Amino acid sequence: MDTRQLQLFLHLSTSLHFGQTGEALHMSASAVSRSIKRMEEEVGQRLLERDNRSVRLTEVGRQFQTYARQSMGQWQSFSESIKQGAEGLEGEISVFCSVTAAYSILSDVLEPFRRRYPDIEIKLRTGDQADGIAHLLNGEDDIAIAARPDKLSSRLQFFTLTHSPLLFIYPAIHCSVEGNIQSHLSSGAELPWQEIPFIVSERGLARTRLDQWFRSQGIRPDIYAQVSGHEAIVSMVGLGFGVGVVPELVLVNSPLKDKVQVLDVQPPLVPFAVGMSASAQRLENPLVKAFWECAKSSYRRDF
Amino acid sequence: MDTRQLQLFLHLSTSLHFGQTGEALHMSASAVSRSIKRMEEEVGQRLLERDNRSVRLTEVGRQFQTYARQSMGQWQSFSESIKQGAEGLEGEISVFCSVTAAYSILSDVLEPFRRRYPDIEIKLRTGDQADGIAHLLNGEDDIAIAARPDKLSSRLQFFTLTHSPLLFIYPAIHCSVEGNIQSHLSSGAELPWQEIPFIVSERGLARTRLDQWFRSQGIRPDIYAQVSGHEAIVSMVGLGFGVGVVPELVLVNSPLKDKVQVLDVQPPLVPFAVGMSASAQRLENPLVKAFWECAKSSYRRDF
DNA sequence: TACTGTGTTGCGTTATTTGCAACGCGGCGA
DNA sequence: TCGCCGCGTTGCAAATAACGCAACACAGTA
Repeated sequence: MDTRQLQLFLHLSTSLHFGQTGEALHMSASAVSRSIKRMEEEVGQRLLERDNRSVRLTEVGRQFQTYARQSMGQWQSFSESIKQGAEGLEGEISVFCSVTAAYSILSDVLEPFRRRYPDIEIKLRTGDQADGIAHLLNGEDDIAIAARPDKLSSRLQFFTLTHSPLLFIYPAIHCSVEGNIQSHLSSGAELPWQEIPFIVSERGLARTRLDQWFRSQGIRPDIYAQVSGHEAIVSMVGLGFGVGVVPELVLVNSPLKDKVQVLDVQPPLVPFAVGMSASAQRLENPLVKAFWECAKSSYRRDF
Repeated sequence: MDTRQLQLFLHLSTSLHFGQTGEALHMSASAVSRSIKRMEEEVGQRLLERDNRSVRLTEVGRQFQTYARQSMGQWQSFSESIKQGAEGLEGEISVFCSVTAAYSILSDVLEPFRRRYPDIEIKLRTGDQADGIAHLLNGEDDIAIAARPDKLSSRLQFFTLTHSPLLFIYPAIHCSVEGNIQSHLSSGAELPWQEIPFIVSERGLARTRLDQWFRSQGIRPDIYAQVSGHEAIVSMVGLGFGVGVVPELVLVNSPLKDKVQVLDVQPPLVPFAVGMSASAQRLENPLVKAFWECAKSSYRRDF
């Protein structure tokens, strides 16, 4: 019976929805299901009465909820109490990430971190995801949220937080690009890759992967524009300028996601492993280390 | 931070000895070491100051000890509280095991079980370990602590609790058997197996294994006596009657362990997998199921 | 009747945990 | 002073446990 499981139960006991709880805790509904099952085995009684249409707490479940709240409360107050002990860490650390990461990933990490180390200031710098690793090596930032490079510098540590497939996207609005693609799709014909204008990353892993893909498919692409930052790609594609490639993470967090659609392309590009990275040297700094560990424990990676 | 880890920490914070704590919780010292390390990572501070000669709590460790006691207390009182809820299980289950198992294994299982289900009576029946499986199939007992047979009846469930090597033992006192063996050992000569009187199990897995071993080595043993119950073998060997084979578990729990010594024999016999077994049918009984689950969670198997 | 939404389950994969053995280090007796 | 012993830690291989995916079962809905 560990804190993570209690947290999961507490969330589920409120949401009463396996899928939602799973999403909130970055795991699949099946994992939630099994987790509850394990807890029920350990308790020896059913905590939630459930069928396909509804989930509700049993009486024991309600008691368990009380226990779980107490237990989590004690854990938190213990965490609080040792905070100001010995080393009441304070200072500043610098975190670099893309705008998308700041919205989707970092927010989950930051909340527990702030609760735990309220005196550590975080300097959050956003920019093109492709620059994250370089910033670490330059020493400009302490920690970066970035995609794991194919070969990682030995001076860097990396911890995967999630995976995100690289998706081809094309405009959803009516325009020449969209018309061209749709007509080929509906007739089942091969897409005329050479005629399609591409919006691609200026540099970075997405660009490398895409170039490799073009080569392996024997395609010489018509590069319409090179931009920095995946978010910009979604914008341009949404406006009908061409076809682009972005990580799914960027797409689902984009306000423009309804303006574009995903193109099913075979073979798919190899997915991004998105995580945090820091130089081994900087990790010796207790502040950086604290952030690192906190993120590790609060953000459960998926697979 | 789960209950098992807290329990481990609480034990260690009292014993201040990794090896002892490991033994008490059925794990190796290295596992204890890593477990503490993980907790320290999660807490973010050192809990125990330790070097090769001493282990002592840090200040944070003391606070953590308080937290751990509280937390475990809450868990226990929650367990108490739901006990009398819904199904205050009561009734009787019948457990069969050898005397050795009753001392060494069952005692660890029984204590938490009694705390949790005080109204379930346990009828404990001891006898030759070799009979355990048969008792289950006869329906004489609900659960048996026994060695896992080479082929397990499909009607039975088995859960391994620990492993125990099968050891050759010979008398430690001066006697003809001991003299014979020592003289060969000191001269480095092969042992004269045919001349050595053997005390063997009347039946059961130990007997089967030993017979196979004799065959594979091309030895026709001089069987001095066939006895039932491994404990009796230790007695007879200790008195100087001959050489016997017993699981290590029996040896270390025997009050006569100083009267015998282990003979290094190659190749060794394949170890016993000691665990609990029950018929699938009986496991549907909530009482039996409760015992089964309780034992599973309270007794951490080693490897 | 087909379809959608929801929790569960079989299966293969991945991550985590463990034991063993080797190591480093400090005390103790010869 | 040297070798030995006890104790905690670490590298490595192996086993366990947890996970995601996809398929499924079931009930409400269009």
